[in-house]
Amino acid sequence: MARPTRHGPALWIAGALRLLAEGGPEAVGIEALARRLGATKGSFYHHFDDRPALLAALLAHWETRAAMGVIDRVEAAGGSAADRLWALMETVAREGAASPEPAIRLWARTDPGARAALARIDRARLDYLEDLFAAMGARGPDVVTRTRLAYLALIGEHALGERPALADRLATARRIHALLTGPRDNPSDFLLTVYA
Amino acid sequence: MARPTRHGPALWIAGALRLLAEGGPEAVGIEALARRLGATKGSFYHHFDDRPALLAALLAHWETRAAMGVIDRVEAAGGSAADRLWALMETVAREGAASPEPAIRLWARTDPGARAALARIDRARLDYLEDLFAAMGARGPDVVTRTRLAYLALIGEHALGERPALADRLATARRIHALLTGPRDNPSDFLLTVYA
DNA sequence: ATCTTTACATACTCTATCGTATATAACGCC
DNA sequence: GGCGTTATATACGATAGAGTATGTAAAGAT
Repeated sequence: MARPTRHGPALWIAGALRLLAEGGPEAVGIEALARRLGATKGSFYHHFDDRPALLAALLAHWETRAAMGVIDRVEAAGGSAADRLWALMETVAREGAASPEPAIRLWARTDPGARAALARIDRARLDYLEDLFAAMGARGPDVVTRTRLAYLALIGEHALGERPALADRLATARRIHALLTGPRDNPSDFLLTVYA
Repeated sequence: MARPTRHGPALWIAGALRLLAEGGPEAVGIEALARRLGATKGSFYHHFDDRPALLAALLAHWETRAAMGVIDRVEAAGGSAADRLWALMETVAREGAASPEPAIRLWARTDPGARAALARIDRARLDYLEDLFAAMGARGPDVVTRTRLAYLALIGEHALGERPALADRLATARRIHALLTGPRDNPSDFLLTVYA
């Protein structure tokens, strides 16, 4: 194993992700990051061209591993569509308030690269959720409705700072899951095959 | 009316709110703000002690007017509990992606003052939503469940950047409203008096 | 009308941080 | 065990932005 004093780009990106999650892209400073990692600027500029290069690598890393990886893991775990939705909700509920996603959403308001990456992620996740609800038997506009509600709730979970204890969060999330997968107020046009 | 070249603190706060919404607290710079307002630093330092003073005023303004004002306006408009919930959802859906709230949520991760203000706002809005759902006939843990789901969706709406056209957003929001106020999967313990 | 107060502008200092230049240390290999 | 390559450290400009000092302009009072 490599000695801990030798940093690869991965360590810089991991540290930058934490800074990003806490204070947005402005908080990702080379010197602040070096201080936190116990390294120096010189090391950084050996691995990256400049600060924009770090931010670009950060974004690419988040898009492929952090964001898409969640769907991949849920998909690999298998189970019914309702199970998969629950796995998604549970992952987010457990994640705590350390997600960099709110910072990236804010970043996307001004940075075109971040906006593009985020749009791809949103599209992929919404598509995935639509498939799940369609597999559960939802039809027509109801698919979009439930997909959007579920996704808004997942995003909101990331954004919400103060949160109750994990056990309470999970219990509430479980009931939210039931509500999202349950019948609608006009049950005649939506018969759900939950837990099929 | 005062001449347009004379700025009061209110104008500085309004401009700062826009910068905050776009780029977080780090983006609220005195010089950037002065440039945008067509004023100079000298004017700023006449109205505020320093940058922290501006940020504090900004936070106080958001807490009282922007955040609580929404509930007050909805409450003043009246109507049934379901009507009021819809008024809330419609307000947020119309607001576009210019809300400073995501930036404040991110800010709250590091700044104690922002965290305290946000906690008060969250508490007040959750309490208000609980009252609404209770008035609609929800009972027991279902009140908390629906409240949390509704609030997560409202927060998510703020955070989500790319959004469909207003008409589509409103149509989907209307169906989400129906879903939130509709019966649950076990209707026996929750008979809803929607649109009462 | 002048005088006081309020409001705005300009010029400067100081500090932080990016980026660079350059020096030193560890590692891989033959 | 020397030697190139890779990785880390330090010292230095350059720039941007916070805060200050000080000057000027507009209102209102008497």
